[in-house]
Amino acid sequence: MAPRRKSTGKGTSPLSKERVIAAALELADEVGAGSLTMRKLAEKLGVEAMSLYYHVANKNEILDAILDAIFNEIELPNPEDNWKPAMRKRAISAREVLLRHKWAVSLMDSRPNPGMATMTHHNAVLGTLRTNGFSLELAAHAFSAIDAYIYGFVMQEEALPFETEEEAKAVAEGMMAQFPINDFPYLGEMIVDYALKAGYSYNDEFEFGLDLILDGLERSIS
Amino acid sequence: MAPRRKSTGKGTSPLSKERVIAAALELADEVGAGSLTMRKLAEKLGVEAMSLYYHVANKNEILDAILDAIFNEIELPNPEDNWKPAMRKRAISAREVLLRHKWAVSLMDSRPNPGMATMTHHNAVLGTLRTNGFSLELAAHAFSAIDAYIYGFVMQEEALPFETEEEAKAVAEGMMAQFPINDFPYLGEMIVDYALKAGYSYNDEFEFGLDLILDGLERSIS
DNA sequence: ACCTGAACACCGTTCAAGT
DNA sequence: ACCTGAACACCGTTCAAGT
Repeated sequence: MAPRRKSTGKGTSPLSKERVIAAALELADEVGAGSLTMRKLAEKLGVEAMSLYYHVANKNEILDAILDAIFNEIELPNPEDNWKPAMRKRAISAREVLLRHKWAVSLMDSRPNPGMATMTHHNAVLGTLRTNGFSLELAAHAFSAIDAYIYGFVMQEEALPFETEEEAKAVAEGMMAQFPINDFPYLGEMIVDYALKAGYSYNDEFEFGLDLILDGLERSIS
Repeated sequence: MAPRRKSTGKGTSPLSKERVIAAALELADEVGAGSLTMRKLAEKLGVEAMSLYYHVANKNEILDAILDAIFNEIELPNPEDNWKPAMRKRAISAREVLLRHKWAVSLMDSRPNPGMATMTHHNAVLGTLRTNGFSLELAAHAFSAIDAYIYGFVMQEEALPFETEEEAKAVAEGMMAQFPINDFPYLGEMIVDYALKAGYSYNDEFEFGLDLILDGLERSIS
């Protein structure tokens, strides 16, 4: 008889689209996008899987929504910022966000439905370039080049199957054991003499390529 | 009594790992990696799904193999080539290959098990850089930057939900209808005044960013 | 040696039914 | 208005069994 009906276990009472999406984002962080299932998501919310369909159309809507939500975490530039440091800061922030949500990159290349946050992000980036004197054409080139680099870099970074130095060593040895090392001398020296050495840093690697692009753009506009 | 036992419908007689992989690659091209299932693959081979497990350990082995196979299609540079045109040619070839096999990029960020073809490719690219005077460190930077750019660019290109100009127009209108256009003025002008205009070319866009990186690298070594 | 039927533990989704 | 049970058409994989 009271409005607060049978509390469904854990969460605050009735479900809503917002709560479904928020839980989906958490679940993706925990288990990855590939293992995000409607049944697991429902369980996390103390509900049966079919209940979700009352609040969202289908799983695709959920995936679109959590991908869009990621863009809210990226530090946006202001149009009046100096473009170069602004682009640099935003690129670094974007990489951090993508590394924090390892499932995001893989969703990106399959979901062509940008949401509010995605469009706000793109608009802010383009705005900063335009108010800094970039032509429409050059702004397109810049946006395309920088973002391709960010997503591609994180993709490669995540595909590497190790995070610590010991893991790296083990993997490299496994790889080298599988094939005669002499067949791949250049790859071998790169792994043994460079990547495995102390001091190798993904951050430095990322910023080197980023600055290559930003410096190139700077030359293009002057 | 004859060695040629009951022909299994279509294919040449007994199955083999090679035939399974080849069929998987064809199937992926037809239906995408997401829809590549053991059952469909078996059907294509005129066999039951369980038979596949006699020849491969599991589906992951198949995915690793077809991804590796892609690298055989990329035009490799020779170590004695001049690095800049060689890197340019190879990057353009890699993009073509990835566009030909649209499922490849999505596999890349989830399969950290390089095969023979992948390692041969990496070795050739690194070799060309090293014999052209790149230090180990700079070769790593160059390889990382160029390949991040290639994969990221293709990823973005594939995520765009249109191939023809009419499709582009329809999608853009749908996007703009969903949200008040005035909220995203810079994004709006980019789509309406630039991307939708005749003459916009992904090829040009790709090569602009690629040359930005290659020119930057050239300056780095001198 | 090579293939398969039956089975298991999963999926996303629909729909009629419950409160 | 909101949730669910039962069901459908799928998955990948195992294992004992067939030839």
